[in-house]
Amino acid sequence: MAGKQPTIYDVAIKAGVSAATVSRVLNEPSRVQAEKRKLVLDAINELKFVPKAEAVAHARQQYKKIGVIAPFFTQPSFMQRLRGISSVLSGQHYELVVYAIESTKELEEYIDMLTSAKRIDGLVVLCLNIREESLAQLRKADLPVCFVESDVEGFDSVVVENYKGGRMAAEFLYNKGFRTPGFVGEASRRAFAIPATDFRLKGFTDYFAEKGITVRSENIWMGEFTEDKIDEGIKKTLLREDRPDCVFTSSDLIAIRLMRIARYYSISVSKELGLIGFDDLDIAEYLNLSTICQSLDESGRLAAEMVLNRLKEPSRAVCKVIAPLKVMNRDSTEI
Amino acid sequence: MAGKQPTIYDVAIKAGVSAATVSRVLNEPSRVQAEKRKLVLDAINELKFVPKAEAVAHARQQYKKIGVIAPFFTQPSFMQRLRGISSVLSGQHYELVVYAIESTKELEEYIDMLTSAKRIDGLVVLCLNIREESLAQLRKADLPVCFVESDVEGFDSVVVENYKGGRMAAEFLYNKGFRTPGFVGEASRRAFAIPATDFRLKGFTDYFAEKGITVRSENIWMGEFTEDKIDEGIKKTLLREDRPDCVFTSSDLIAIRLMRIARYYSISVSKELGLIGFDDLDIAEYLNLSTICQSLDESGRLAAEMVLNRLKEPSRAVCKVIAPLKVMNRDSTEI
DNA sequence: AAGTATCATGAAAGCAGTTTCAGATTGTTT
DNA sequence: AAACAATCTGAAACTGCTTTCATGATACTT
Repeated sequence: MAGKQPTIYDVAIKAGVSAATVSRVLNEPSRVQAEKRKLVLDAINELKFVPKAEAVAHARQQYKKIGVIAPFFTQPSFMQRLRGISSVLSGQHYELVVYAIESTKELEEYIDMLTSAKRIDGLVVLCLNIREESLAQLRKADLPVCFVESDVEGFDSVVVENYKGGRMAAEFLYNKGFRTPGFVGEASRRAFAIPATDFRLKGFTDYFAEKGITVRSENIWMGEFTEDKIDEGIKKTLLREDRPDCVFTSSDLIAIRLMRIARYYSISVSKELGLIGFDDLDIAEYLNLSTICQSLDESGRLAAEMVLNRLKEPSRAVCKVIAPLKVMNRDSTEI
Repeated sequence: MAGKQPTIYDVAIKAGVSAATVSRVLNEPSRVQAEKRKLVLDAINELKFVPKAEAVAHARQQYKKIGVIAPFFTQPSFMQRLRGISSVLSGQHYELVVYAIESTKELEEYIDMLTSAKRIDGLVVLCLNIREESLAQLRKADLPVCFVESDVEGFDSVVVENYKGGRMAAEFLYNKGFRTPGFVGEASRRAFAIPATDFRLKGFTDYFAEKGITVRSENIWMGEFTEDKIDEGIKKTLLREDRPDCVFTSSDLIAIRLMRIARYYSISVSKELGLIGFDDLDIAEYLNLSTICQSLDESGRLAAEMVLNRLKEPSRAVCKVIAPLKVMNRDSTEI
């Protein structure tokens, strides 16, 4: 007996009742007579018995775990969303399991595993583009899933209106008086990631087009998201006689790099060059960077809540929540 | 049969063998005759059978899960460590379960849960101060644990030499010619978190003391980590006639806030004020902030590896790894 | 050819709980 | 007092896979 952890049977024997009764005391105390209940409780205390979570999960077929599957998180924006998710789950005593994926192959392996080898109660998919084949697996699996950033037919989702975000940035710059817009963004380098950048750019150019302004192609740069490439793109955009008078970047991270390069070349952001980013990372505020806030924490929170809700009520209507977008007006766009 | 997922028994029946044989085909194929093996494999394919992970875990008493317990991650530095941990685990097909804790009570509840209700194979503890009582539970639980930032007797750990880091910052500033040092740091607001700041400050003042320089108390500010309080501290330090000629901050995040405030008051960081942070967050490079790099990714990776190693070889000697510290020399300290 | 070692395999016993079902007890109604 | 309902409780089945053990069938010695 020494060393071994006590089981529900040990408790049952000690209390002189059946295992079923012990289980009831643990889960539905009211269904057990007060005297027996006390007997059981005493035995539990004496043996220091604690039910093994895995066994409970196995028997109940319920795991109290929510998975989050996301591109390998180099980007702070994922982390900020994760934080939102975590805050909801820990309140509800759910575990948060993180699957960081780095390739399409990995993505599909994970989906395969998660749908067949039942491990989790629900899933949040962050910013991933999933092929129809894998989607079919998810549909069949009757696993509550919530997509963030992608809007997939038949699934709950938290939608980020990237197109609209692009328009908002354009409108904001236009109203501030800027008339020669530029854009720097990361090309969605991976097939499995959502091409948010493209949508943002489209919204941006469309708005200006409506105002009769063409975003000239030499003022648009999209490239791989590596430090070198991005810096190159930024320089190509800034270091010209006829450079734009304002720039919209597809993420705050790029905007920050731009700020740094601009400073190096003594181009004053705000005085000589308007700058607006996208995300509203924590640091954007520190840096006084205007940006489109996409409520990262909030969107994570929403996604987690939607998964939990569907768990409680599986047949509820599919539900799309639109993450609020907001222009954060800071110094980087003050002329 | 429709809808229901196939079990190992369905496969066994279809292949005309016992469940044990199916299990062997899955785990030790060589122990099953080629013909039967083929039969089983065919049945598996036809039924699209995949073993349920939870059931396997239950039977094997092995979960392929590593837990990470950390203070609620508002700080990017936790995220960066998490990334390191994740990269190791996903390579080894371990799941990463995140427990974000927000109070001492929660911390102790989690430890209670993790040690009694077996759920994970190993645990990484990030930057947490655990009371002796809970430590005793961990010791008894024969659960591989690795501490990061705290160095606990009898456990593996990745040690961050906060004192030395403080000295390094001091030495670096001294060698650059700064002679009136200041310090801004966050007071370790929570009992359950490691008072890293205090150690860094101690190292910092000690070094200068050895050089005959006293870090004057009005140039040292430590306070709660809220935007307001930190900003107040920064302003108290900077906006004086006799302000320091350089500042060491206990984290990059504070350094970034300081940069912003300095800019607002037209104090040129680097020309008029040397600045060095601590952490080397991704953004430190973007911002050209000198800092003490504590290899966040790397320390996460190390911790994960240590847990995995101990899992393989439980009786190996307790092992302390010192996370490398490195001065990152960037513009913020160039005069 | 007898004796022994090796191998493949299935039955059954784990893992540690929950849940169903039916019987026993108690309480309430007529 | 009989009939019926409600409440407790335990036995047994269930979750789905692994692993031990015993057995029968080969292969290898001597």
